[in-house]
Amino acid sequence: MMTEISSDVIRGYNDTMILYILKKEPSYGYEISKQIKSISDGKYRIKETTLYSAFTRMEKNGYIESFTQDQDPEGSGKKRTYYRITDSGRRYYREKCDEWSLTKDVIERFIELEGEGEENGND
Amino acid sequence: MMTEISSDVIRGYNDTMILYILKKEPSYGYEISKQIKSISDGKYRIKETTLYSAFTRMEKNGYIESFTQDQDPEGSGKKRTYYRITDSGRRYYREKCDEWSLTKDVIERFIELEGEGEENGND
DNA sequence: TGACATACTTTGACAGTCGTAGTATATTTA
DNA sequence: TAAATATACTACGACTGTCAAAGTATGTCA
Repeated sequence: MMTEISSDVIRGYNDTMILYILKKEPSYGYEISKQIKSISDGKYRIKETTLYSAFTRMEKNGYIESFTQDQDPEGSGKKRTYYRITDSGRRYYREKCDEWSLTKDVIERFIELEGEGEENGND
Repeated sequence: MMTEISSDVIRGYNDTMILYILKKEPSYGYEISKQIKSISDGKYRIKETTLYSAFTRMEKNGYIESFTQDQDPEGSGKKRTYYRITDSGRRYYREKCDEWSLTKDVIERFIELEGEGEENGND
């Protein structure tokens, strides 16, 4: 049985991933989902519905702003809705990063990995 | 504004924390909640309802077993329901630890902390 | 007597994820 | 030319774990 990404942990951090990408430049749904896939080496693929509902939520919260733009001359696909990160979104991203450190730190006190300490044959 | 533990990340890992404690010896609700608090240096306090609903869920899933035991001669408090981890629970715990490594690894590709790499002024 | 710690249960709300399905255009393949 | 595939998104509804609020009950301590 393959170990898979925990959607319970990811929950709430999807926003962070999206903001991480938007920090560099404005982008749109399909492109972002491909970037998440490639950055994670295919280990995580955000679901479409999750992605678009994150957009709605984050726009409502003022972390991102949408705008439409004529697509590239190459004109691949339909019209797109682009999103750009706001100052508030950047702040939120930084907070989530801090929160991550803290949370990770706590969770790891309850995690034991093979070949970590515990040298004296337990069990 | 104090950064706090993300209950979105914790979500699902409450079970793992509980199992981590039960791996050592059987225990009961109140005691477990105090241990979680102390192991995390007070940084995380599991909510009562979260704790007891985790018991119900994990017992249903066969990760833990309950039993009642006469309390210590000191007899502090009411009757208690003790829980012990099962083999299946130990396996589940190990899987969650593996899952954690993987998930952490992926999330951290989207996290930037102050004073981490990024020496060549990007942006 | 009253506060506080211990020990747990019930109920119901909430938020983020996700399966399913549908719409629509453009490009590639048979 | 038809079908498959990639692009780009929306709508709906179910599910799950968390958690606030409130209640029950016992023991300890001032």
